[in-house]
This record gives sequence, C-alpha cells and structure tokens, in this order.
Amino acid sequence: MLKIYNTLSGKKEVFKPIVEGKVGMYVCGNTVYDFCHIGHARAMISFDIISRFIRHLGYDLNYVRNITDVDDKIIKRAQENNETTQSLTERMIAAQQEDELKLGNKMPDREPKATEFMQEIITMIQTLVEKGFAYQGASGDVYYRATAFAEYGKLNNRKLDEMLAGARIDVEASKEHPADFVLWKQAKSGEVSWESPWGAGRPGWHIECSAMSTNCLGSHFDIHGGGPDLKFPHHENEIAQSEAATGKEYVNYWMHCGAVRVNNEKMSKSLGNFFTVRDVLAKFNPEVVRYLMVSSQYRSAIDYSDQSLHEAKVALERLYTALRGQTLVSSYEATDFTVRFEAAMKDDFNTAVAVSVLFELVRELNKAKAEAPEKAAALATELKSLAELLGLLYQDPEYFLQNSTIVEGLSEEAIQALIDERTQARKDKNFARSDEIRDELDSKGIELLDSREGTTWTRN
RNA sequence: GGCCGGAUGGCAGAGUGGUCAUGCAGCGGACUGCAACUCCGUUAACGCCGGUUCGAUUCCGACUCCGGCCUCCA
Repeated sequence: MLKIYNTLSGKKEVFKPIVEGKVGMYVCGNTVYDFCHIGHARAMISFDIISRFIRHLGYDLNYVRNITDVDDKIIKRAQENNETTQSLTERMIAAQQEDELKLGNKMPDREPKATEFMQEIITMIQTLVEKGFAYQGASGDVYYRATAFAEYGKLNNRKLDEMLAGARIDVEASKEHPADFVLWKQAKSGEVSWESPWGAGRPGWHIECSAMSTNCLGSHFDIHGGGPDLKFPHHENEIAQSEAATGKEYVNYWMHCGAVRVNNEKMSKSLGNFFTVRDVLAKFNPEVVRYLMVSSQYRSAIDYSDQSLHEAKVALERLYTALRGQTLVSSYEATDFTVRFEAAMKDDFNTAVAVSVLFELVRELNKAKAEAPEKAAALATELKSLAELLGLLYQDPEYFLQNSTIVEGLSEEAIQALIDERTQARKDKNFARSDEIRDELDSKGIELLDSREGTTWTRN
C-alpha cells in the first residue's frame, strides 16, 4: 500500500490511481535559460526516484515533464547573448540532459516543450474566455479572472480577499483584480511571437503547463509534482485554469519536494546563491550528489555545503566498499531487508529510511564475506538491486572508490607505479620506504588499502 | 500580517505513546609490519512551559526560535 503526502490535503494519503494499474504523472520542469543548479537537481532526482518506485510497484506509469522554452527570462538572456531564443534553449536543453544523465536519472517518458503546444495553449485560453474565466485587458494582454474561480487558493489555503489585503504586487492597470494573471502576453517588437486571436504574442507561464499536462495525460490525472517554490502561484493557477477550462477535477495528488539551502537560505536564482550541477561535478563524482539528495526524505529541506557533500561521499564509500570484489548472482531470495526497504519507500518514498536499511544489509554482507561467501554474494546482489531503485551503486566499485572526488594530480599510472614500488619494498621488509610512499600518496589525497589480495587505493 | 513546514545525541538524518534508526565523529577491543577496510562492544538526543496518560521525544495547547511561500524561481 503506497502512501503519498498530498499538498492539497496536507496529509499522507493512500495512493489510488484513477485507472487501476496505471499512473499519469506530470512534473514541472525547468525554464531553459541557464544551467541547472543543485535545486533543480533535487527536484529532478526526487521525481526520478518516485517514478522508479511507482514502476517497481507494477504500475504502468506515464511520466511527463515539460520544458519551458519561451519566457521573459529566455528572451532577455538571448538578447544579452545576441543569439536567438531557440539557439539558447537548444543549448540549455542539451546541457540539462547531459547533467541529468550524469546524475543517474532516467529520462521522463515525454518532455513536451511549450513552443510545441501553442495551438493547444491558444485553444485553452479561448475556452477560458468563452466561459468567462478570462478577459483581454486594455493593454491587450489576456488575463485569468481569479475571482471567477470559486476555489481559487485551495492548494495554498489562501483566500482572494486576504491576498488583496497583503498584495505587494504592483497592480497592473489593465487587471481587474491583483490576483489575476497573464494567459497571453502581447509581443514587443522583435520578440519571438505566435499569432493568436488576441494578436501576436506568447503564453503566460502558467497556461502552458495546464495545456501540456491535460493534452498529454487527460483532463484529470493522478500526480502532479514540482519544486517547493511552484506551489504558489504556479500550481494554484494551474488548478484554476485547468478546472475552469475542462470543468473537471484536475489532479488527485500534488507533490512538492523540499528546498536545497545554502547557509540556511534557499538556493535560488534570484538570491544568486546557487551552485550549478556543473560546479559540483567538477569536484565530486555525480553519484555523491545523488546520494546527498537520497539521504534525506524528498520533502525535507536539505543543506548544501562542501561538508555535506563530503559526508555523502564517505557514506557512499562504505556502500561501495562492501561491494568491492563481490561477485553477483543471477538470482537470490529476497530477505527482510527488501521487505523493510520497500516498506520505507511505500511510506511516502522515505529514502532516508530505505538507505539506512542498505547500511544494515551492508553490515550483514561484510560479516558473511569470510564465513559464508555464497550468502555474501546473494546479499551483494540484493544490495545492488535495492540501490538501483534509488539510482545508486550503478558504477564499478573500484572505479567509484578511485574517482569519488575529482582532483587534478597524480595519474592512475603514476599511482600504480608507486604502489608497485611499495609492494616490492614491503616484500623486502623495507618498511621505512613503504611508509614513505604511503605518506607521499596520502599528502596527495590518495589513500592506500592493503589486503591479502593486494593494495588498492581511494581518493580522499 | 496570512498560509505552510520544522526544532532529535558533537554533526547529518529517520522514527516511535513504554525495548534498535542509520551514516560520520568519539571511546574500548579484535584484525593489521604501519595504516585503512571490516567486525564486536560502547558513550550520547529528543527547543521551552503546561495538559491528557500508569507512562510522552512521540498526542493536545501556549511560547520561543528557524525556514519556505505570499514577486520570476525546482
């Protein structure tokens, strides 16, 4: 029995799909005007794991995640770069995909782009206008009439009149109500635009998601997810648009992941305190980033720092060390570890508990190595297969341990040459030289590990 | 001001009405030429004040503090 925390109700609920055995999930993707930062990575990884586990439970999942490829910031950035919006967005989409594959994500089933859904967007706006949920203001822009939707605010527990009182927004003159938001925006000269009944222009941010999600998954679907900062106004507006246009309930389960923080502040573009995925991958193996995300539950805020990355690296090394040298078997009997792992995941995807089960499995595995190699092989296989649900432990253990951090320095050949020299010194009982080599490598961040089978190394 | 979330051992991070989280660090031991890995044992926590209860870190209420959203933002 899968339980999901639903933002709409503020509670964990038993998950029940609309059509038995099938799940439709839409996740808000990125606006592609810049490289992904760690906050984006958190959302992408969270929903990747959620999608993996939903499939693992046997559901036929359709996972759709959009790409916002037309927007004010894209236009502005393209102008600054003196390039077309299309060339900018194409570059950023390629970069995003590259980052994401490095982080170990599986790509969504479908990644619709806003620019590919112009007709659907226009049609939806027309419907809203016809039904009285939208109007064209004096500026020519088309707005959603928030006051016409009685349930406006239901996702965020807000009331329209209270929002008016606390509104800090500069109210645009052509809006009837401060909470009204743009559906269609008139193009300024030189801006990329599409023809519409209201003139050449481009869609507002929220309408594209309503149009893409309902066209890809139907008017009513199971799960809608996104980052914590999309709850309001984006998702509130999506509900208002979609339910007004289709006359049906829009989404059953709303899911939002937690923020990534830096120095106790949210990482965000507007604060400028963000680190890109590329920044981090220059220093750490990508799986370290993934482990950091997985080590806490997807809804909790996560603190990002060199220290938290380092701790993630050390923890991951323990998992990989257990797998080192282990042969895997073609089939194994699932133990209680699998039962407990799955139980944790079924409880609103509690990856923190699931990971703790992996560590308990590792202790059992390490114990079995000497006494019961067959049991160890079975446990190692079980570990790999559970970790795969989190997208972890997919690398060769030796490779990971040697490359958990990325540093300029000694080449593998140089390290091996020193190890060979040291092995000979040890054979000759020349421990002074042996220790000298250990210290020399240690000072360069290389740690040596002696065992009966020989000497291996790890980067610190 | 409104809405939402949080406060757990040295750090990170789960969870539970009464016996274990887990990882790192610490301490004692085994193993080891040294070191590491690994194993065994071990120390240590539930913001504050009330209430409910035989018993609360866990439920309820007040308080304090922190974060998020209310403006583009995963």
